[in-house]
Amino acid sequence: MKHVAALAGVGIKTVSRVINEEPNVAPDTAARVWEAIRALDYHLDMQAGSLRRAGGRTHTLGLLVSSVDNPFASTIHRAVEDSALEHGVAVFASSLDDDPEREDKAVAAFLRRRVDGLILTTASPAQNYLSSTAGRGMPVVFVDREPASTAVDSVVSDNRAGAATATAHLIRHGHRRIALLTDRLRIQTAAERQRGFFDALGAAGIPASEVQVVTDLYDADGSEAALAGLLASPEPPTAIFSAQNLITIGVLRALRAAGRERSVAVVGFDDFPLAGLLDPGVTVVAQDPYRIGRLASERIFRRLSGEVVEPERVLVPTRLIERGSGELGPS
Amino acid sequence: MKHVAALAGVGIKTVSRVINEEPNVAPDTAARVWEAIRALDYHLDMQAGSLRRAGGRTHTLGLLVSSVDNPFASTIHRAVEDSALEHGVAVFASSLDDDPEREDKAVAAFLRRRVDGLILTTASPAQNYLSSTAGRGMPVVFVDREPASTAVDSVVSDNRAGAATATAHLIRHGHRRIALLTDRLRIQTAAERQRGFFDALGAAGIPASEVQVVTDLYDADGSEAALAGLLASPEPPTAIFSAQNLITIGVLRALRAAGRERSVAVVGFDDFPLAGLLDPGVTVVAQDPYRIGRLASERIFRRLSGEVVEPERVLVPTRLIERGSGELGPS
DNA sequence: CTGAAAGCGCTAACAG
DNA sequence: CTGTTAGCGCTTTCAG
Repeated sequence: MKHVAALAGVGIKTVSRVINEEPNVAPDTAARVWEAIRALDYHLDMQAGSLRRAGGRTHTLGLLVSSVDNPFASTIHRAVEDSALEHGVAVFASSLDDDPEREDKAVAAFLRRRVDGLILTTASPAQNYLSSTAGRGMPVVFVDREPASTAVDSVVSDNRAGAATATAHLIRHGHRRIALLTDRLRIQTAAERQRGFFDALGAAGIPASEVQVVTDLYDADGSEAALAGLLASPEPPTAIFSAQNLITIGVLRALRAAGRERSVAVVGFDDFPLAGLLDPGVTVVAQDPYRIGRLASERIFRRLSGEVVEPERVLVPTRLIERGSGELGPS
Repeated sequence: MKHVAALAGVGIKTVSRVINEEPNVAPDTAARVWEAIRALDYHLDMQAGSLRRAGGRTHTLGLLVSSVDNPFASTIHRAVEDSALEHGVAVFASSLDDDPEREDKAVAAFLRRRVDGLILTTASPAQNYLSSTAGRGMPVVFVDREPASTAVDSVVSDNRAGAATATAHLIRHGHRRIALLTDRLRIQTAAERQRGFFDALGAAGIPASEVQVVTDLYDADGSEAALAGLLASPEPPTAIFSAQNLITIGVLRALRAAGRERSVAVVGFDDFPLAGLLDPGVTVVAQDPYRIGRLASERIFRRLSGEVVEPERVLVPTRLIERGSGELGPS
């Protein structure tokens, strides 16, 4: 910048004014400065700037998700990026693999880089870093999962209602012997979905003794093996509610292997690509990850703009998509 | 940091030494400093540090891909992140939507943030920013697509050989009336795949007049419509080589709609989730995006560590996965 | 409209 | 083993 000022024959502050498009610069002075900038191929150093800038803003956001290559997470990522771009903000992304230790480390790494805000899918039972961030006035919004603490912003799918919808749909098609296949219940979304499952059973007067629940599933292989076991039992379920993406895939594989894909009904939580191309098409309760990401970053930017708002829990509705597998009756 | 030094009763430089784990600090001094750090919930400001640090390293990397929510790109992203984590480096990601203007802007945004290196899927015919980055000594590695300029690092799939393998596979199963469905040929990967297609035809002595080529396809809808047209023609193809992900999906939809999924062979370029669950399973030439991301970031870090290496073009092999659709004979 | 001076939080270089 | 000084590139403040 010094060099640009020298070449343009102006003071360093004038260069600063020009490049930041501040007012009070004569048009021809500005032109001379732009020319020098181009001639020297100069690029502003925002890092140095944020050192002195009021509020120390770095125009940077941190996004923490289960994994950047998970479709649900990467759609959130895209939404956050789109929103950030409108504000001239760049996005750091980090994968947590549902590991609380990794979460702490990743948050610390972002704190050291002085991000302006944090959007995150927490994996921890407790968010110790909240004191550091809150103390610094850094806005934090939780997505997909809610933290233990209550006075924070969060944007999550309506897991409980969605699961109830899925289960009620199966009941409406005549099923009673329904199996729930789900993740580790310490994960908040899994617990909510289980609650929704039982909500719908209760509303229909189906006793818990008639259904089967398998928990602690987290990948397709485990889920496939679990369902294979159920199918081989004396009283196999006539319908499955699979409470997560990968679990649904395992379910489909197990049904296919047993030749039962047209005789056992399936509704999955969370949509996935090609669900409609399978035979039968897979009925799902779809989430809206783009909307979740959008709402989360809009909230961050609202806080950054100085607006004082009460912490809020935003529930994003889910949508049942009927494709065939959920409309099969009990055999 | 000043405050930490005061609280611990040491000089500011000692705090710097402790937090950066530099040698030559007495154990009990270090302990006192750590305690103060914890008490004040202090987090180092890396931005300020990089201002003075030798080489001005920010421990930050920029990743530019078509879109962060594209599965191929997000697998690369994950690989880069894993590699970066080992080096204590954070990753900025940005989506380009194959828009050259957006590419320029995104690179400029990363330059302003002084990233240590850039990994990118270029969409531009020319990379004007290369002079800025190279001049600054910033390492750049291209992935998936190669730039116009030659003296740069790149890591790409062996598109030509992969396409030839796919085509030869169809020929081996008795097909001659094969259709190529592909993207805009100005995209370098599409052009390479078309070359591979003709390589295999040439090797088998099949004249170009026997095959059909449809280009400028970029989404599933367009591809579905295009194939519907071909199937309705007097001499429909007996086999399809679909040169890209979304195009393959359109192909599958068109075949399904026409009830031809068991009579027309298909090989797709690029694997996708659930390809094995469809009926018939979809034979593909799979790429290895994780490996591409790994190799690219390892090259960045090798350059950052000061190693001087010749710019190199790394070709990552593809792999044919037979699942059924590619093994159907001509009817 | 323009510029000079101070200082953001840190690390390099050097002195003790 | 420890502390002092200077200065990274910028923005703020204030004086012309």
